[in-house]
Amino acid sequence: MVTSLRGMPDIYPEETQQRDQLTKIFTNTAFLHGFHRIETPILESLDVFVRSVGETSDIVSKEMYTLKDKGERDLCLRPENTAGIIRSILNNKKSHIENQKYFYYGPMFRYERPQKGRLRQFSQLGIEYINAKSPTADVESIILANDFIKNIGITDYTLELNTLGDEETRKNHKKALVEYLSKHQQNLSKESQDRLQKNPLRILDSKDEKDIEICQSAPLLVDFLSKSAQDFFDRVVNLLNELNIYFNLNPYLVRGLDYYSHTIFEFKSGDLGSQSTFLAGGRYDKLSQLLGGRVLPSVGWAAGLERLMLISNLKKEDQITTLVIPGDESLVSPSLSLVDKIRSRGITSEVSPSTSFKSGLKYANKNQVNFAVLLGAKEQETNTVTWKNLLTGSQHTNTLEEFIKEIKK
RNA sequence: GCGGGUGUAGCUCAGUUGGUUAGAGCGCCAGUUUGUGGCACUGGAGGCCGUGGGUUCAAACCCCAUCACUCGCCCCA
Repeated sequence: MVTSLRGMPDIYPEETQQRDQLTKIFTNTAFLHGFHRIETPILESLDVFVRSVGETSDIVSKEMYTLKDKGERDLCLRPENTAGIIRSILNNKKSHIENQKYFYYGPMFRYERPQKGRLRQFSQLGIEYINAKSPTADVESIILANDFIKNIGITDYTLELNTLGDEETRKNHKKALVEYLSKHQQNLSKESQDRLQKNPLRILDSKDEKDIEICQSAPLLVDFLSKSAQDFFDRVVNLLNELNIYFNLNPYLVRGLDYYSHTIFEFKSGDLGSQSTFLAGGRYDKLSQLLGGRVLPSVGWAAGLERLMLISNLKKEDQITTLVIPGDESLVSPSLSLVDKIRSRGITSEVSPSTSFKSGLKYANKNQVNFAVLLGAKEQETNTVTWKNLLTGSQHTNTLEEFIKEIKK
């Protein structure tokens, strides 16, 4: 038998309903904050991510779905959306516009071993606040995240916050860090010894016990913050405090994508196993330059839809549904007209697949229809409908208008 | 990429030290007289025991491989 690919599940209505509800709430929340939806291609040039996310990052070095097209161009399925959106802003000559607010949702791809809350094709939803240099933008992004999280019924979570500073900050810190870690090189884990060359900052985020111990007394980036980077972060922290948004300062927090600078944050939940982060983001002032554009200070975040599904608490949306059951073949056509009339009132209506009240009612019951409409010869003659409330079992015969009035109660 | 666990009916799972026609519950289909669902009762359909190889007189059961799912590691949303 032909099967689906690993980590690429088929999604049926039991889940699509909840997914749609989540994206609907996300859309509404983002609209309330003045954000508008952007859509960029799923397939991009490999370069978009190699240059932005970083060649040494795990995402690019081992998790990309790459392919060649018929013109031998190197392409890949997008592992995230931020780089694609900035690429788009540059291509479409929109870099001069300040304070652009976008949101998106859609499929992303990473070639990883699937596990709880992690798939190869997964959905992310996120926002980008582009060409926004004020620290207020960082705070607004976090507020939007917070609102969204609350709106989907997640109550048990923490927000971790850190700053990566500006380039000057990181240059100085990196120097001190490499100096310090080199002294302990032989005690570092194998991975971290590798990282020492490629991306020493990541060692601070290691889960290896020895690494953690060594990092305890490693020079912290916070101590190297330039005046302007410090001021910027102070403004973010103060605003969050003034707004009573609770967060933990975590000086060890780093991100897996190379393009971040200044503010970074992660929302975490304890209910996701090892994949505790369900929403994460930060500021990425230099990303557009990596893609060959002008400076475009921006901030944004992304959340994993599947992870949100595991921890969200959505109320079921109830809506009225009706099923019209023709009593015999000759009543199929009148039934089709009847459902059309009911639908035109904005009420979901189906025609029973069979022309017997018995099997029609069974179908209605199975598909959780609220009201069955029995259209028999009698009703047809008297221009009425017999309708049954399937929850209570009560049954009445009325005109169509009376029926609709009744069920809308 | 690395490690652990699990693959038997649509679903959840039994299946004895290897031994005849592989079971249950739920679900599905049909029936239990009137133009009527849910509940109950009765009956029925449905399995290459994940796939391929091997050991054996004999394999769902033992061995090897492979695939899938799952939980961790790494990493990430």
